[in-house]
Amino acid sequence: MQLNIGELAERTGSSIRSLRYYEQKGLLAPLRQENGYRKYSPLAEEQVRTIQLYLNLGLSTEQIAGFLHCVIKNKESFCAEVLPIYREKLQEIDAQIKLLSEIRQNLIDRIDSILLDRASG
Amino acid sequence: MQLNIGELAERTGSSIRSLRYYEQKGLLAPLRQENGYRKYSPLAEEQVRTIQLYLNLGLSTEQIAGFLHCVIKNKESFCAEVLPIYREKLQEIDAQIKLLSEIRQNLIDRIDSILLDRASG
DNA sequence: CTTGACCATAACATTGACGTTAGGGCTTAT
DNA sequence: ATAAGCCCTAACGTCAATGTTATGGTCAAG
Repeated sequence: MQLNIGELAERTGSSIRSLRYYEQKGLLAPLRQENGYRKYSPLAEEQVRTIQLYLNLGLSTEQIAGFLHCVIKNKESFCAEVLPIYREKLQEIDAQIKLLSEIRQNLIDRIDSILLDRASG
Repeated sequence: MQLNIGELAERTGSSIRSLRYYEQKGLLAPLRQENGYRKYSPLAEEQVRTIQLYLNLGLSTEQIAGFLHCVIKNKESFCAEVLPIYREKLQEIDAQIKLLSEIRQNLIDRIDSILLDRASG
């Protein structure tokens, strides 16, 4: 019923290393057996999936740590910390997309220029 | 007429540290004075600007090193190594933009979901 | 009791273009 | 000769989420 770290890793697809890292960053807090082994409750599985979801949104473990305790017990909309972080991240993403788009256009222009130059020069 | 590293840094806007780094990566090859100081020809200024241009396109110093010797002596379109690198980079950029756009849409959806949930829940 | 599969902590390695000491020499003006 | 300002090399620090040893306990099965 309780899970060892290897079992949790297998079920979630996160590496053992990652699970230990999440713990170090305050995202997980497994109990310990007498022999020192980490012991995860069955709820930990969903919790790891939640962590993965936020990581995939580009949030840092530090940001996630800021509201994870809330969202695992409530609806996300209940947790006031989430929305500002989403909006902040959205702005970051927009800035990155803008920068990449400019570089992209520069690359396209230069590629075209090379091709034209070769065709006519 | 010849430039010390500090003067070149000033004229190009690159830091002294960067100029030494470019040299280490094979992008610059200044001569040395008797006292060991680097001595840059006036041409180095344009060369650094060229390096900056490629770095701003997102190319690595290693990629730049692969064709810089050619482009500083010829038209870019003459250098066969450039076009494939541009195309490779363009694909990378497109992939990044795609990924960021997906994350962006996820964020927007989640933000909307929170707002709706708060309004109606 | 030993092998093998599991667990633990600690700590270095990765990525890349730099920033930042640390320690020290050359030069020019005062 | 001393201060100020330039230069040098060497090498650690940055950012973040892991991967990868290294070293060593734990436990179940043969």
